[in-house]
Amino acid sequence: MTKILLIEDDSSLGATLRDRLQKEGYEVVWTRTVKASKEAVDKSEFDLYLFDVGLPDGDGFELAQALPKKPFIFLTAQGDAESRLKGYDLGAEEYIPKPFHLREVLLRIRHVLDNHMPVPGLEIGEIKVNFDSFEFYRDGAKEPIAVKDLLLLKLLVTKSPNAVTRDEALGCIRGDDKFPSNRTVDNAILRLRSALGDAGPRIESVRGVGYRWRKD
Amino acid sequence: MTKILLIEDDSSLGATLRDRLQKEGYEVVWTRTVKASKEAVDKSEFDLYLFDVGLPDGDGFELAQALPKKPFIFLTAQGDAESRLKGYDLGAEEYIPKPFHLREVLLRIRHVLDNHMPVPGLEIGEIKVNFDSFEFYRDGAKEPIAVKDLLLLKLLVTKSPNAVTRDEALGCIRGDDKFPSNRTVDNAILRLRSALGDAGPRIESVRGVGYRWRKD
DNA sequence: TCTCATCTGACAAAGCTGTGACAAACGAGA
DNA sequence: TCTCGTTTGTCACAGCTTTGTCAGATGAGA
Repeated sequence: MTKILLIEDDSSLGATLRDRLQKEGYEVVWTRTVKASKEAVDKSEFDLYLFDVGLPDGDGFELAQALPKKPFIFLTAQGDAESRLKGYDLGAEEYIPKPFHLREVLLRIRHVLDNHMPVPGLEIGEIKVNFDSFEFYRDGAKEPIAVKDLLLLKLLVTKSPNAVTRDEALGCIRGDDKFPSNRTVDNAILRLRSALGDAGPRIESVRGVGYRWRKD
Repeated sequence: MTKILLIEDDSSLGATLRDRLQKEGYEVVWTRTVKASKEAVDKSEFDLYLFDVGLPDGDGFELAQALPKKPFIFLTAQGDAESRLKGYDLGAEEYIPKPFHLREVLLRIRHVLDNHMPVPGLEIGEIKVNFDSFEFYRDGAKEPIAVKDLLLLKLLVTKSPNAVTRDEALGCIRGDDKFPSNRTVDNAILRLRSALGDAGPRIESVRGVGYRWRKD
């Protein structure tokens, strides 16, 4: 489930946002201080941060840099051009000045998530892949797989529907410094296809270019 | 080149934006009215619209719905929550309230383009081509095609309405170092025409010169 | 030394491209 | 309009390049 860290010190606004977000199906953790937010990110990983800039024990701009890199949205009373620019400079995806409609926030969140959702893992028929834990399951049974092969699979899936060139694939598997033979990539693809079983043909070769993951 | 349609009736602001955008390497067409904007999109295709909401002969919200669907950014003095929401509802990618820094606009433009450009494909009537995934669709059905043939199609379309000489075509398909027979180009054209089906005749031969893509 | 992952080379299979032959279309001159 | 030389359309197929597959070599750690 998509997990949002909501950082807002105003009780009324915070509660409203939290409730609404939960109603939309997001998992929400609500913190009110810089300190609490840092603790929260230690405990679990989030997909998106929703920030108030002005916090009792520090400001959101600094906090944004301290947290693990995830897309974040600023939510703030300081709607002037300088603040917005500062927010975007820090990498904010959106900067929503108060007052705002809840609906606007939801739209923006969906927009950001659409563009930034990390690859949460694959689930194709009897195959399950977790790119974070590097585990590969078929019919519920864990199968051994090389980490590098998994990285290649991840690259293919994230780039999909675009093709991944052989060079990219090679760079993903090896460091960019080595130049092993062409068979190296083929072998990785071969192992992946075989590991994927029925879903193997989803890795399509693009002659003269590389490979492409076909979604269904 | 990335093409931006700038719609802004304020002369001073419009000129500033246009100059700055051009300096950044974008191709800019600047219009001041709803009418002129509609004419502009008839003449050529844009990658992004940059809108003032308040225009002398209509409002940007309506115009946004009338233009061919492309990502667009609203640029407006009406920075209140209702207007923003309306803008986003219409599908605006960004809503930048005045006053703003030029740099902020540039950042947002780049942001939007980064997220929306990854399909630098062609869409010509019933034909769809994606040059990142190297896929070719006719009437929604995927058809196999050689990458080199795709490159030639791209060349033809981008050069249109100008003709592409046989030599250019050859250089596009092969490396410039080889000099195969004339039939090579013919074959590529043949395959393309056949792949294009009904749209095949859009590749016109220009006797003694080469070929030309005819837009409709 | 053993183990494991990775790389390499050999060969097979698949797919693309160039070639030549011939037909059709075109354009210039007669 | 007709003729003829040239250019382009079309086709089949041979040859070549790329990719699939595999087995054995290599090399770094345990």
